[in-house]
Amino acid sequence: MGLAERKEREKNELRELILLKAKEIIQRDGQDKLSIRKIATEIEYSPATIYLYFQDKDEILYQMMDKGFELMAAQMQQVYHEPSAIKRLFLIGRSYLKFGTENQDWYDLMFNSISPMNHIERCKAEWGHGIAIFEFLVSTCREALAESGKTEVDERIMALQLWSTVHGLISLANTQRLLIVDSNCGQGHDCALIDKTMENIMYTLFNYKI
Amino acid sequence: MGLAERKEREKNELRELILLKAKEIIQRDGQDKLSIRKIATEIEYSPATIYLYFQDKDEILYQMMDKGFELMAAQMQQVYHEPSAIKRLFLIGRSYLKFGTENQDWYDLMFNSISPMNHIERCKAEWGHGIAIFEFLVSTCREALAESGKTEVDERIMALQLWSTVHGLISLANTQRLLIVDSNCGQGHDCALIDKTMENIMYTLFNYKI
DNA sequence: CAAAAATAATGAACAGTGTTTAGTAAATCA
DNA sequence: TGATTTACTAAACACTGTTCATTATTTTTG
Repeated sequence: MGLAERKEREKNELRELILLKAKEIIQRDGQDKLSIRKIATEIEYSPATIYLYFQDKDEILYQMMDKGFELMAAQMQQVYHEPSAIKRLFLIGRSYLKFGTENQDWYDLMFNSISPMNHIERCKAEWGHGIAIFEFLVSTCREALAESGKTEVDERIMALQLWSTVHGLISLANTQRLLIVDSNCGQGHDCALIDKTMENIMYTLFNYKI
Repeated sequence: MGLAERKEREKNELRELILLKAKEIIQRDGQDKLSIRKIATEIEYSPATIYLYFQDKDEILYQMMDKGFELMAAQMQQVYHEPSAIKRLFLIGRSYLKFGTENQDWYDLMFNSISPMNHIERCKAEWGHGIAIFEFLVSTCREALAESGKTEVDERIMALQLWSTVHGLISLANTQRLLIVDSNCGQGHDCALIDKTMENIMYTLFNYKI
């Protein structure tokens, strides 16, 4: 019978509608303005209804984190083709920085907030997309270290060092802390200081000049 | 007349009492549990009274940020004596990491939250302690670069790169993101992964082996 | 000393937040 | 049609930051 299926479909549709509206609110008003009640009002349901589709706000934030990874993946696909691993690392870094500073709300959800992580821990789920990206970074590092002849460095540690540096840069930039280094490094227009630092990373770690 | 002075002193005392209680709550319950109403209840005043001494919560958080810098300064003083600039950089980094992971609430206030920064912007004040620490890092970098013969690297960019890396490490560790690299890297007991990465930073940037 | 002015503190409200529960309306099943 | 399941919601709970009219206290002045 197709009835149960239709019911199932309708249930999924409302679930999707909630997530879609959540995404819209984040993009329009920012992550901190996202509230259960706001979603409810805008989709013209009561706040309590949302709790029939999600166990709490953390679960919605977790789903939003996933949407963020989708957005990032779409923006980063173009850099994977570069044949040189060192150049590829540079392009990945630059692309990551661009995404992180231009999509602060999504970046926060993906790499700073604890709320979505609460849901992961509660459901014994994994941080799937995050793990995949890191493992990709590790294998690119292995290649890049081979390219530059640095065989004594652990690629996992190297990958973490690189990740930390670009993540740290994004974090400091997004929280206005870079203003003390360079007062021109505000939001909006891209910051020369960040580009310079990215170049310096590649030079100090792989002797690679842009 | 000593009367106005006594009044002034009493006013400062209540102001200090509020800040002291705020500090106590952060240390006891964490930064996110700090609320105006909680402070008010615990010092046995009404919430409205607090607004006679601070314009809003952001100002209190700004003052708490300052307390955090005091705590950090006390913990870091011992490393300044090291004669070798490169070793000093290593000790600073390790000490910074230790403070950041062991005092997550204070670290968040100092280097992650935007709320205290709102107060700075509103009052056209400066992020005094932060600037001082960064400038100290810059001059130590200048020395360290001279020590290792790397004259072609800009010390300000180098300082920012170092800061970003350790800040990024702390940030990723404190938000559970390091668990994907090493599942043993939870809170509490210190994490070998972080130590290894700190060693790798010193090796890749200054050829310094611990 | 008593009245007036200044200071200090507050109760109550406003506008929000996440979340739970008891109860209602509608759709499906027997 | 009546019973049962499903879908939904109103209202409440316990919070949050913040404002403002009002009260109580203290100080100054006539």
